[in-house]
Amino acid sequence: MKQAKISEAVVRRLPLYLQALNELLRSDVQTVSSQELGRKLDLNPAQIRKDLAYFGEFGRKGIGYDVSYLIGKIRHILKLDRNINVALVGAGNLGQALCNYNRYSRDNMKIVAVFDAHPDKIGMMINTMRVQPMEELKQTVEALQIRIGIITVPASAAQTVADQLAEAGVEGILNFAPAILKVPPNVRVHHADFTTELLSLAYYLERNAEDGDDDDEVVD
Amino acid sequence: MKQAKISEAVVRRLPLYLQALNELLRSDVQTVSSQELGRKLDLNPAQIRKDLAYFGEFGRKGIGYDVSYLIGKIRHILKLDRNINVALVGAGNLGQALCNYNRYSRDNMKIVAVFDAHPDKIGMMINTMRVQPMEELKQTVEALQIRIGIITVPASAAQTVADQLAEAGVEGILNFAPAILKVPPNVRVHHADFTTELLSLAYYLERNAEDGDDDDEVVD
DNA sequence: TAGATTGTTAATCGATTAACAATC
DNA sequence: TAGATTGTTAATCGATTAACAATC
Repeated sequence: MKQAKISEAVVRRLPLYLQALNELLRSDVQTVSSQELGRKLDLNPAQIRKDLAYFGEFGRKGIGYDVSYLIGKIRHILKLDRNINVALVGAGNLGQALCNYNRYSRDNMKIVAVFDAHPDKIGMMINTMRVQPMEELKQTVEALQIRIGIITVPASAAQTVADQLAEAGVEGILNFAPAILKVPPNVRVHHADFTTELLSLAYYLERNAEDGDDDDEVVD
Repeated sequence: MKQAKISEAVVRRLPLYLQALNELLRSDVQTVSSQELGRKLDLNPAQIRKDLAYFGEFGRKGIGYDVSYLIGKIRHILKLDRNINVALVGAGNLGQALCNYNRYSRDNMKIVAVFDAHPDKIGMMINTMRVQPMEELKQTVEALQIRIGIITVPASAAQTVADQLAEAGVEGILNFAPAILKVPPNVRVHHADFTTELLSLAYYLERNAEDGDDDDEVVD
């Protein structure tokens, strides 16, 4: 019974821990307490300890956590101790930026193939990759053992691409398009559309002074 | 007492509702029930009704919600019924992609200025915008009444840029850099670093067969 | 040893879901 | 009217935080 009932909230914090720990490693810090880590990440220390304890006993009482040891453990938990090949579909501005970015490569994730449906994109070079037509998706996914697909096409095309990726056999999809995707239960979708974050940010702006209506007032 | 105690989870769903409603509007659908909306968004209908009820009575019993009326209401709640000017800092690949994207412009949000610290970027044209040096940030924010800043610089520079944006007077920051920012309490930061989503996606991949150790087993 | 910090249980808090009277 | 669906209260569920014994 492997990794039963670990909540998504916990899993989503693990990359954050990794990020902070890598920073500490670069500063040659050997050991860190849940309190220090909590201060860095704006999280409750008890929560950090509890999260980690789901997976094992990684710390030492009275001491804290060994930074590089914990990095290794979290990388293992997230399955980042193996190379994971990624395909990107949609060679537009955003897609190209993500290919060039490739910061996650140090985490063993790498975009190894790029696809686009548009004839004028096909054949174009991004880094060392040639933009391939959608017809080559399935065979490439199999040949390169690609396990994750990134979608950077317009919302109107996102569902079709998701279907093609699922059919090609990827296990996970990172979706940048503002669309809710329907996929088979064996495929997991994570949403990366930042317009949600941008629009919800507007909610917290001050209303301008001249706009004094009370439509959205809440009395309790 | 305006908009007291509305939880972040609720606010974050509002842009999703907007997205689905806009789709319905394009399909000339007049009216929608919480059930239909829930099906489209994979959400519980009761949750949708409850979310909306925080802000007013927008539906009609036995009928549902008028699509374009509800769009107007949510846009008002999110303060998207006024133009909101945005500045972007970091004219790299990602920054350029976001400037060109500008899909959110139909939501009255618009990137109106681009900044970069690097001399070889300054003066470059993105769409109709000239990349400006950081020295011009404050005066431009004031002149154009910019209220939100987008950070697309490397993690190492993110905190400095956040300080400069806060000092220039923005009310909100959308941060794409993998870094936790410390800002004054009057500034709100939303996180848009997709590496978190990508790395947590790896957790849900199948372990390869040959990798049979039980380190992260959970017994309960 | 005394001080610090973990792992873990119990308490609290908040968010989601179910249920249903009101009503179109 | 009968059927549908809202707004809202109550019940449930889950996640966060506090507290503390164990121990380095």
